[in-house]
Amino acid sequence: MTAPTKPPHSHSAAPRSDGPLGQSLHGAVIDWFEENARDLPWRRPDAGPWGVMVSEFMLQQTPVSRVLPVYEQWLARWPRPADLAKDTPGEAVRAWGRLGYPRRALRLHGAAVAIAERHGGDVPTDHAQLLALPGIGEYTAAAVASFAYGQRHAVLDTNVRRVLARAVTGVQYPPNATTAAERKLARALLPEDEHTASRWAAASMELGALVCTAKNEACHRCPIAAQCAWQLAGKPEHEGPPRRGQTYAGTDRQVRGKLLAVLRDAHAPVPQAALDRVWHEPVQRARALDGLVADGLVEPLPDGMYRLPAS
DNA sequence: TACGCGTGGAA
DNA sequence: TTTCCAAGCGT
Repeated sequence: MTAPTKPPHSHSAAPRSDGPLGQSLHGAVIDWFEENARDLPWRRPDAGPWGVMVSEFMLQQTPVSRVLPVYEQWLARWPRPADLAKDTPGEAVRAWGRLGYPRRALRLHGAAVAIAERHGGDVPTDHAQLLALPGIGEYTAAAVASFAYGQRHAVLDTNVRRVLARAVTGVQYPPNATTAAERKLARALLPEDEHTASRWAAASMELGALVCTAKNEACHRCPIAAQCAWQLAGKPEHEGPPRRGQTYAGTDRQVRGKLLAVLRDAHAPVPQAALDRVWHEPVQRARALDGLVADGLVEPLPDGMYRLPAS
């Protein structure tokens, strides 16, 4: 990546009516962001709302470094929602490659169809309309509204949750699932001014991604270390039950991944025997394939062959 | 609310 | 090698 983006406006002129705690954080974090923000393609002015939306789908649980090349290919191939809507869901799944969670590709295709049919081909600006699209939940609706349209929303992703847990609550990690208390805190900290609020959303997220990381946090580079409740408390370690880990080897997910990889790489329908080769245990193999069909990721043909969905 | 859902890189 | 983690969503 090249030089960081420099937004044209400064936060300092914006009026604020939020509390003193927020005021002491916003300026420092936004200033830090203006100096240290990564130059990511979906942050460039020419990315547009569709580019922002595509990036948000891809970034759901997938690191930036792996999203970058697929994002570029995707936008080059389908520069507008209507372009994707005209193609098959199977092509979306194929182009998704190995980003993981391929149901996201299906949902992004479904969202493009809905945008073409219901919104005149333009990504909706309204939070509720965004939320109604497949694959868009609370976080993504707020992120698109904020990043693409500059609106004022609490954008509460895993990075922001961790920053608030440490800086405000004084604990090492947020709860496993987002709580009402976290939402309330995020709303309370949201700058009153719309432009400042959208900058704060991006800046606090970037701070969590680059400095206030889950492991090996870089407090010496943190613009709010002096005010951080966790730092001031001596950085106590997480107490309580271990945070939920993800097992993978031997699960249906692994089998599904192997099955779908065969179909992604094949550009013609595949016989059952080719799928049988990916996993030795027939019961689990059948269950995984049934699940893929049920999810709409695989289409069984009348002749016993399988392919990615053509419709 | 808790769980299922992919993948690969880093420690 | 194993474990943990990465801009969540839908049920």
